[in-house]
Amino acid sequence: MAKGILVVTGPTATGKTALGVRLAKALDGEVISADAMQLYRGMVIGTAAPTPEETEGVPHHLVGTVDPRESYSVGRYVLEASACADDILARGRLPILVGGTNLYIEALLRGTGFAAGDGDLRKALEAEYDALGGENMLEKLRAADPERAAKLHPNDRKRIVRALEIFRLTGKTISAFDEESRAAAPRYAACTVALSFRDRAQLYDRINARVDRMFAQGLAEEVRALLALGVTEKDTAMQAIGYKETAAALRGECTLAEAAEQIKLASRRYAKRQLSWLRGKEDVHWFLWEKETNYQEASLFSTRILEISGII
RNA sequence: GGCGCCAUAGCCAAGAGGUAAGGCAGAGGUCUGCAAAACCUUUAUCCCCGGUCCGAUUCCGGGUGGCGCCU
Repeated sequence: MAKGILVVTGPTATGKTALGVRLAKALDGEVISADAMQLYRGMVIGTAAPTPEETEGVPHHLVGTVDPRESYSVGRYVLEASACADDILARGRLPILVGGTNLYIEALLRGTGFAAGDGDLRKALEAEYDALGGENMLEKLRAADPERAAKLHPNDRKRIVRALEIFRLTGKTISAFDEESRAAAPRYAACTVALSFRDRAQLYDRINARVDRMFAQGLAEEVRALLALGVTEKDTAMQAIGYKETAAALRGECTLAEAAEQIKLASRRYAKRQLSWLRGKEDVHWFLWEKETNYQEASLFSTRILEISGII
């Protein structure tokens, strides 16, 4: 009986999905997706979401469960994913968290509670930021939460606004919330395996090839269908790499070939950011693909460290 | 063969007689309710040779390479 969670993360296009399925079968587990975009319904080609064939019968949670016109949040993810994890654990199986959205993974594992947001207040603060400028807003934040203000750059509109929003809404600073949740014991015991390639060029080749495959599989049609549904540029779902660029091409702003190049570029940069998030975290166990390695080895490696961690 | 123009980082590109903007790509990083997002940091001694000058990458001459035009 499992006493914790196995996490499979790493940059895009490193085989997380396939390894997740393999591990679930080997370890009597179920997969919980940790992907901020696979969550949306109707976005399977561009997010490389697991298809029914790919899941090979392994239950996958939180894939395609959200309307793409809706906007999601980390807070909601923590709620939904922890409900899934608790249920899987209660049934005596192993929850396997698979995905590259590391913010979601960390928040879930830590059990971070998020102060509820307020759309109107946020809009007002954003307007204020645009009118007054970053320096002035940061100054305002400094008055309320000097600690947080010291860490933010004046151009970081998103975070300055959120910090101010939390303070006005709750009367408590984001630093205080931060401290509380960091002090608390993690919600789940977890063992993290991160997949990547020993050679960066190899990772980039995989990404580029995958983008070409997505177009061959009908990415343009998928995007067209979303637009027909009424999904707009403003929706979070349309911020997904592959979708925003394709939508621009469909609008005639560029050719599909140019969109494909943009998507490759954006994906490579995304992978780089994922790498930099993970790099340096001590509790991450890296499995680096090389020419000779295969899924069986990755699977054995993961199982091994899972045993060592005492989770199974 | 003649004339003209150009030669600056991986690419595009600005520029001054005193030691070279910017953009893109690349690399590194931050991350507590949009995170496949947002934000930050970072990269040259200016084609070669000679000359003028206190000092040239910037001026002059030659070479080489590219582009255009002419016979």
